[in-house]
Amino acid sequence: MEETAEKLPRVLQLLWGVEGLARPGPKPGLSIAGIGAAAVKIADEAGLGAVSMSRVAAELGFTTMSLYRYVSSKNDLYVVMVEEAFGKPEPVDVARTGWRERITAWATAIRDAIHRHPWLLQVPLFEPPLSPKQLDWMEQGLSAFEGTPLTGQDRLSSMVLVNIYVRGVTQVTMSVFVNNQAIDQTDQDADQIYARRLALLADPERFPSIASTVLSGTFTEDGDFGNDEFQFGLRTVLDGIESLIHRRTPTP
Amino acid sequence: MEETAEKLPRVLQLLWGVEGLARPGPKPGLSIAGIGAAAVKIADEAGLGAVSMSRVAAELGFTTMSLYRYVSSKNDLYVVMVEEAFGKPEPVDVARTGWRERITAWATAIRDAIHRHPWLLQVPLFEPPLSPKQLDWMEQGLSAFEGTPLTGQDRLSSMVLVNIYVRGVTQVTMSVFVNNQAIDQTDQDADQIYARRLALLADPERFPSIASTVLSGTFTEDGDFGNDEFQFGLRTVLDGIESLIHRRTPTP
DNA sequence: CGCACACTGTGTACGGCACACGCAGACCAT
DNA sequence: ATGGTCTGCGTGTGCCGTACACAGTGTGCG
Repeated sequence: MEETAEKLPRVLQLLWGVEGLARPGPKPGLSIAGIGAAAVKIADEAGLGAVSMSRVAAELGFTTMSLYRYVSSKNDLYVVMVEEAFGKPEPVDVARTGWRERITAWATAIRDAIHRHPWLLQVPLFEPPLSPKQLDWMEQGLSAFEGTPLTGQDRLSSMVLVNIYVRGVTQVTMSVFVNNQAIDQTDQDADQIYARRLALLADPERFPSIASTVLSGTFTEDGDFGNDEFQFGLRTVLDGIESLIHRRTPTP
Repeated sequence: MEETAEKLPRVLQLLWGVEGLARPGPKPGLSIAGIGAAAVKIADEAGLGAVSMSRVAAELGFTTMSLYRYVSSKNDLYVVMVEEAFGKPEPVDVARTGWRERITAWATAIRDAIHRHPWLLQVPLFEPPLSPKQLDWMEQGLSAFEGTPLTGQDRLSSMVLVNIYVRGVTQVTMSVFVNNQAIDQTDQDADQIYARRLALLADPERFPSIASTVLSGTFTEDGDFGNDEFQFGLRTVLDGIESLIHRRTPTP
């Protein structure tokens, strides 16, 4: 384990709870969890753009530089925020026997987390996750394919595919929140504006397909657009994975 | 058309070439295309993080504030950069009769553009595209489904799905470039480091699926990982769309 | 018991950033 | 010529991330 502590960046050490043991020097006045919670609170209230080192520190009643004892850069702060915002995934319902139900539940849970914290989609991340709760999510995603004939590589790719899909479609559907200020126009308004502008610009000669799509009202009509669209596209993705499963199933 | 000019933001007006007509005042010393090209050059050489208003202006031999006559914010600059970096899509090869071949070519072209300009994935965008060349891409994506029984909504969703997939998988595959500095370690090294750390942290009791995946060597082995993985996942996505097409096909 | 030292939070400072604002001059339609 | 309008420029503001030196604090070891 000491090898772990040696090589991992400090934030990961703290996130994995290596901080428990007694050490010389003053007792820490802050904690990773506290910093993460404060940053998440700020992002929830005022957008990711409002999250600055000084703002987070002020929220906690400390000075800016204190944070650097726990988080060595802004990027590290982002890691902590993601860890805090996603939280631990709900334990799997073992009664869901089918892989489709399991992975659907997983995908929906991710979407819900993003809906709770829209700024998650704007967080710039530069490496795959290694933090504990993120690994819990990964574990749950992979385990959804248990019982299928998919290989390890297949499962990883499929999980990534579903994750990619959820993030992407949520981003498109939510027509991303502006980060620096609250907007007075709703998402629907934004869609309307977009549809109108697209109608203006989509010259039927140069853009026949776009024009016909616009004319068909695809962009303007929306009922419970978000959820319907999500389920619809997810079904398409899962159908693709299902065909992969069939391909992997040995024919008797 | 004057209604167009009235309501559209300035950048879009310029991008659509409304700037042609004669107007009072001095001749503009800059152009949208020139600004975009300069910004793209900087991003290619030094990463997206190196793109600042002052840096772009310096590249052009002008002062920082001159840019704001053409681009009203940093976000607008991003729009111009994307427009420049993607360029116009190659004209469709009408000989590709099948929708699968057409959308595959489209997806591959997008991936190639991203490979040419990796920073494209880091560009924060807050609204769907309305710039001319981006609409060309959209047109081509939609037209790939001509001849299928898919509805307008279906085609839009399918195109978005493929686009999402390409962006997502490319991001994962390229284990995103660090933006502020050149890295001495290659992508493979980064993968190796990740695999080793994951092996350290993936306690088989808490993370059985991850552990078994790691042990199966999924993370460490990679041949021509990028392309294989891309084609593989794309096939899965297209299989899903194909099942949708079957569903839409009326049974005689 | 006391001491060295690792570790804590803090203050100051720096360079860079996006952008507001006001200005002087260039060019057009009249 | 002349008025209005648009160009590019210079100055200035507030914020950002973070490097660095410093003083206080508590622990484990001698």
